[in-house]
Amino acid sequence: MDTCSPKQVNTMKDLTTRQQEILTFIEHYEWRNGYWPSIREIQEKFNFKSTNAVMGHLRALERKEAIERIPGQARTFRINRPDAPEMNEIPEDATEVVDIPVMGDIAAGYPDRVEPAGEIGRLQVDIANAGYSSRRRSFALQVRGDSMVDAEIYEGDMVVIEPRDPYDGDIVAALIDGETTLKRYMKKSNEPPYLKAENKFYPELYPINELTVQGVAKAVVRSL
Amino acid sequence: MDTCSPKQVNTMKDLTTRQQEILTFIEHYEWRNGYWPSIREIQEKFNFKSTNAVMGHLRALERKEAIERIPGQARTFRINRPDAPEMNEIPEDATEVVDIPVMGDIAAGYPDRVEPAGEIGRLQVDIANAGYSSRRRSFALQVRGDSMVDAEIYEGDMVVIEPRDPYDGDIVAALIDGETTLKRYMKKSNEPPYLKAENKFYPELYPINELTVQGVAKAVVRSL
DNA sequence: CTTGACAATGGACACTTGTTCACCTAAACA
DNA sequence: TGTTTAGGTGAACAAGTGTCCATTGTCAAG
Repeated sequence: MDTCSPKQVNTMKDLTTRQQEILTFIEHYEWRNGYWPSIREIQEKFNFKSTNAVMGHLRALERKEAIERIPGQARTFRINRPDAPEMNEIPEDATEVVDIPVMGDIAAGYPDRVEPAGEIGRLQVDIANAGYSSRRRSFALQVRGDSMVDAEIYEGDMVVIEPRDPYDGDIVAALIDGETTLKRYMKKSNEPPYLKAENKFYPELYPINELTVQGVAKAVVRSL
Repeated sequence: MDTCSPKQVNTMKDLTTRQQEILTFIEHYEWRNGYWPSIREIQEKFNFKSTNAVMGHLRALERKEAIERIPGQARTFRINRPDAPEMNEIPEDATEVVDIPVMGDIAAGYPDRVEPAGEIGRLQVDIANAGYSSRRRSFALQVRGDSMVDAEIYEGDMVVIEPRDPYDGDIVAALIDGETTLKRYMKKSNEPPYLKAENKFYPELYPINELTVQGVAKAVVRSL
């Protein structure tokens, strides 16, 4: 049929819209459920009357090297991302990992009964290695502004927030004037608390009229 | 039997060593393969002569709330990590999350055929939000030294490393003198590559005798 | 000694699931 | 006009897989 080319060039050939839909569904299904869908679940999702409709698409996706499968085995997909090399070996003992939602520009409230729209992703951080300890309800915020550069927190960083009462010196996400900001929380005994920016060009200490601390920053995640 | 306590306290009751073994195998299997094992694969791993040996352990793990399962469905496990808050809502356009081992002070090689002892934890990073793209085989390193402070990477930070060839300007984990260091990779056309520390007090550019780049830094994670 | 939790064997059953064969439609193409 | 490709239907089969039953043995607690 086709002459034997020395090596496959296109790692991911163009997909049709239908194939892309299927692929996306598979990925999201795995994301939501933690395991892969079965052929018939895909069929049901797309209202196919025959499992073979799915089979055809899966074969196409395989041919185009978008996915890999183990023949005959249930729910065993592998998504071929452009730079995903095949796995080799095994980690041994794992520590615990927490799973937290990544919020966008939230201005009010915890991600308690937050609308799904508020969440723009998820972040999972190793507890031991990120010094992360809270059990629940934590979330992450993307940093805007440069008011914390002296604490080595920069614009675009993601900060893991643990909802709890702050202690003196904690970096907190606080609600001021309807907006969430990241500042250091200062509270000396017998004095009212205030917030402090970690930037020498923001020398002013914020006096507080109405201070709502949303939580304490526990870790920073930055893309490179 | 037992009086109705108002609410379950222990989210994860103590596991027997055998149960822990099974649980660990399931987790590692998923990490290696991207999907969950079947009952019979677990059976085979532990040389059980009967699938029911596995069933007993799975029931125990479920009773102790270490795992969840969808009855009757193949390869659908859910691991209940202690601090994982119960998933409330499903993110819609969820981005993908990668699960990577956290290596300690590795001095040689990828986590390719690495000894299990090399791993000191796990780190899971959202791809889109951490700019992380490779699905597996990546790992994380804890930063020692201050040679990258001008790139805002500090001692104790964890750096996510993606094994691949570097481009000019990438921050890389490189193997020099049997030790892994974090430096910026510089490669002008028609010139040999060299490494550069991002610290003005380390002004020297490292000339390279034998340079092995282990991978490219994709993200930074720091505890607070 | 008895009880109960833990661990494992052996065999059987039924649903899930991947797979295949035959056949159809519509659009693109030469 | 015939051919190819993407997309889909319908039915059936076999293997993969979860589940259940009856039984055995060990060991610590009561």
